[in-house]
Amino acid sequence: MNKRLSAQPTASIELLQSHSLPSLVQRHLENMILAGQLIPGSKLTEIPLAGQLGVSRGPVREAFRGLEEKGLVRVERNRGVFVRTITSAEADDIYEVRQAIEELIVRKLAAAPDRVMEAGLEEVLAKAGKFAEKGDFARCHALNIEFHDRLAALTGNAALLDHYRRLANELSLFRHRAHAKIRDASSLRASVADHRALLAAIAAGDRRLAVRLIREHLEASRARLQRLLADREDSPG
Amino acid sequence: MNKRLSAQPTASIELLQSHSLPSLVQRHLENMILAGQLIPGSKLTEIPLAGQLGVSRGPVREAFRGLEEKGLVRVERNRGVFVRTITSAEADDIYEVRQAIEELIVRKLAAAPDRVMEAGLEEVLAKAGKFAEKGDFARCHALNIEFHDRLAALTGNAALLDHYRRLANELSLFRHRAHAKIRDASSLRASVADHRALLAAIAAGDRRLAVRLIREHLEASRARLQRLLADREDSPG
DNA sequence: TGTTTGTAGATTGTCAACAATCTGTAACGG
DNA sequence: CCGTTACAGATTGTTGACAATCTACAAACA
Repeated sequence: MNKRLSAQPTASIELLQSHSLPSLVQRHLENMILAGQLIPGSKLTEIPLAGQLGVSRGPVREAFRGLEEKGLVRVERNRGVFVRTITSAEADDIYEVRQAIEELIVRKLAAAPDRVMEAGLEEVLAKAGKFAEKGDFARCHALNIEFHDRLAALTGNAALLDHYRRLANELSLFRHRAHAKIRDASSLRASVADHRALLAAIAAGDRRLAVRLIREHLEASRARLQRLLADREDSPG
Repeated sequence: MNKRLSAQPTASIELLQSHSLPSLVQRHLENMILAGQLIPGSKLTEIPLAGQLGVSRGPVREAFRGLEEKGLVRVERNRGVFVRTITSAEADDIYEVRQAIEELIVRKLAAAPDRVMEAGLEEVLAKAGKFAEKGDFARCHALNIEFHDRLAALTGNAALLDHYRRLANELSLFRHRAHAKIRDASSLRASVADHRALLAAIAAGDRRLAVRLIREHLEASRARLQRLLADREDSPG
């Protein structure tokens, strides 16, 4: 009963009434994985995990099942579950699908720019730009991810948002490998600039341009990441 | 210990060594749902289900978690799990995403038609055509679905296949509502014809045409399904 | 010395029992 | 007569215990 899921004991009661224990555990692990606090390939053992979270093994196992279906962990029978590792080839595959999805997102938004303008995305980009100037890698990166997520959400298509998020999560899993040591601030500024141009194109309702921009943005992002990773593997010091 | 997962007791042992009980239960339920034997909206109660399958409630609960993440069931805390019902609006959303995915599939295949030619897809279409003539709705429909699935698999992109299957499954969930009573044989023949034309375009490496064909095919399929469902709701006799 | 076998500990897979919650029904009061 | 409350049965949520499996280390043998 030492470390529980929530810091405030009173709030956790309310949470327990709406969300089941397994879903809380799942969200917790998901956050840990996506934040890079659980590195790909590392093993998740039930008993210590259950102890840490103050629950029994049942909910933990159920959370594992959900995470497996989300592609965040890999379950090996009688051996355990491991944070999923994504190879460069897999990342390329995922990027390819994501490109198709994001093109759809951008096409939809450019067709109805009104909502996008009211969503306060300029603010997100402005903050991201500030953090980039300050060299605050983590916060800027988080805002860049939020920008894409907000775009997906603005389409109003739940299935689209769902699939986008899964792809984005898997890629963030891959990204941790590259970012573990190297944090390229210039690439972040490039991303913010790309986002600005993209948002302008959407706001102008220029579908053609917006699609071209998102395509180039993702391709550049993909290439940058792959190169970064290749460099790391060459000199793993 | 009456009804177990497999008919052959010897084979089930081997299966149990590679696949865990939860994954077997999950696959079983998934098949039941996709086959339409479990109607959307119907409740899945743990105890009878566990009894039927000869397992305890634990594995069943774990299977539920996986199915929920796959979008096949909906879990309501302290109330139970239900086969997911998909509204017309949701189906439209899913179709929109699927269209983007299938366009990517077709684009990739048209860029490398060699593999597609060797996959024996003509055979699938030929069989589907025969069943359509005979009025064997179920078998023809299954082959039409297999055709799309094989196309997705032929891209060699696992992520792409994954996302395609999820979309296809959710739509098949929706389709059951429409097909429950009405089985339009003519639409099946139309689908087979569409598939033939699409395959020819891919084999010829005509990317433009292939993309146009798949787009029209899906749009026609979507409109047909929605109309069918609207008719049913008007005259629910 | 290198390989194999055996064993102890740890970990996962499964189960059955207990606690909490919900649903439907019947009694009660306005 | 209608709405509210109390209760019983059923169902879900959670847990701890037992069985099966794996892993790592050590002893025996070639």
